[in-house]
Amino acid sequence: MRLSQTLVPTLKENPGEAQVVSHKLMLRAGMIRQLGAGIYSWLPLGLRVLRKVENIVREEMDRAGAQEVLMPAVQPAELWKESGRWSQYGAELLRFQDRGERDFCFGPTHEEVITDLVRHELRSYKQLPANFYQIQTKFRDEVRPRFGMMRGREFLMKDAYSFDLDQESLDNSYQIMFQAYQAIFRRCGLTFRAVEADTGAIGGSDSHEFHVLAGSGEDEIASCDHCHYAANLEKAVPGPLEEVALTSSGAAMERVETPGIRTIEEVAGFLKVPAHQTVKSLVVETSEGAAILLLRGDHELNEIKASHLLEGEGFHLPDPAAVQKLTGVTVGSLGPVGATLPLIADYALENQTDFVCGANQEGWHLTGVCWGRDLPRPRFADLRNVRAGDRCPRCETGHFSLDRGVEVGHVFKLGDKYTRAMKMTVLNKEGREQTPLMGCYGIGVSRIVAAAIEQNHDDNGIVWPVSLAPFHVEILLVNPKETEAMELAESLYNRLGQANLSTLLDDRRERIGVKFKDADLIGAPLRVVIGGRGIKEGMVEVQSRHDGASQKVEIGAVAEHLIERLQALMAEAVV
RNA sequence: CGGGGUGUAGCGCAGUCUGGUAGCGCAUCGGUUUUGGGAACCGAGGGCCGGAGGUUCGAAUCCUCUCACCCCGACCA
Repeated sequence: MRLSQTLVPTLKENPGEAQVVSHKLMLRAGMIRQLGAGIYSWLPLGLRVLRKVENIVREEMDRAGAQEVLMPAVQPAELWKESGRWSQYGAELLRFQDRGERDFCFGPTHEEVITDLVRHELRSYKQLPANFYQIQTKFRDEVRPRFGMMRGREFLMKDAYSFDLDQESLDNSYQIMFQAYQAIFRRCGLTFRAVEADTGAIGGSDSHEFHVLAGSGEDEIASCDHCHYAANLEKAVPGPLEEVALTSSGAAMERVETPGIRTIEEVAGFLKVPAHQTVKSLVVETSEGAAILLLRGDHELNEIKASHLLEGEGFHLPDPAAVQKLTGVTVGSLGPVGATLPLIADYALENQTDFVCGANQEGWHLTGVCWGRDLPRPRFADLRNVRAGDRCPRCETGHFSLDRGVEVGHVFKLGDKYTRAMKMTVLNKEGREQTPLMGCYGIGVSRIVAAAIEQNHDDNGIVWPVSLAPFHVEILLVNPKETEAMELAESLYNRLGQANLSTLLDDRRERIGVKFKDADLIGAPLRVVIGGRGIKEGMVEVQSRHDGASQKVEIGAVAEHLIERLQALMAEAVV
């Protein structure tokens, strides 16, 4: 491709609206342009990368035995009413009507459509297992789109749906997808981690998320430094505490005056006890009522875990005024002793003794509190977020480290949620109708482009992994007016094309400095500089975007040299 | 949805407090000289100052309403 004939509007300055590296660089390299909040156009350069990702995904899905289809983006409301999600799915579902005032939505996901398709077309167990996928534009009316392609409203997604006769077969389909996903992200040159995830409202037994590690990621993931256990913070379970259980001093519970003391830090500081010897009491509420959750002072509540424990919908932490109304005490002095609401305590408090907590009276706390003596032992449960350094629950040897990640893939076992709701059955060996089990598997194709940049850039621009690079090689013509150099560039360009290397020829009438800067932004792995001094010596210069190293190569040998270098880079990437 | 911020040339911004016919840098177009890391000089074009209404002799500037975008939070198959 010739840069002089291609729209690659690079920017010198960072656009004001961009916060994260990938967004800035995608705009600056002329890959995308924003149309509205969370809505973008892909320009030629960006589209080439998007297609690269798409093709890797397609190849691996095909290899894994999935069949590609393409379903409608616009879906009738009837299907969503049938599954029950028309009312469940909130404002994130973009709804509209056609001229006949019939309700439709722009598909944020396609469980209903695929289930509808398959219930008409699959009749026999002999047709299972089956797995269908598509690469489709989705729309989710996110409450807050942000970070460019990382969290857009319109985005490109690969979604796949498997259908199996029984659990064992579903487990197998899931496993196949899990492995295909690993192959996909590996081929994209990404550093990623597969983590156990919360299944969310959709339910089901198993779920894994695939995260690309990056500081700008929106999710926090905990991974064991010893075994393979890794989980989204939402779900990560702490192993047994390593701190020695406190042995009771035998001292009696005591009421102490703590004027104006509210937070755990203030309590610990005022009473000169470590934060882990305090207990914090948090009031939570659902449609079924309120409860008090107890956590060690230095631990943090995991709201997702807590919401799973409580009956009812609409889990939330009431504001301080509401808490006072529910308990009669101000937030800072709340405590479990004599509390009227049901108590649930975190496992970390099971062996706790002599702790400090609120006295349920403004300005007073209790010290030396012990379970069984000063108040009945409450129900214990896992309520907290794990922390870096906590012991792993699986191997009980390793410890957690926490990383931020960008979720680029998610695999679920759905079970019969949709097949049952939408009455999909096939005849089994006995000739009876049986409801198949579903799995669903998503990959954020456009998000991968952003995630790859988050992981592969430097101060000057993008440093593409070979497999995703829009071009393998960029040829920089120092001066297009030099006919000898121009001819040389042309013949090299053609030669590389024949060898199936994609090449960008910067034949613009720009100064070489401009070309260097743009080449850095665009980030092709290899770069050839033709013209100026070298050409008189019969040499051109080959540079690596990755480490900036450059070397002179004889003109006659450049093509072979580049081809070899590229092959080496690709081989390296496969490892 | 709550809180905060910003809308002025293609991009990045100043001007708004204190009302008086709109400016800087980059980019664009023409010319000259340059030519290995975002060139220099000369000249030119480009704005209903997000939109509507109001106050005023006069509004980018003050008031009211509205729209869009960005950030924090809540939310998130």
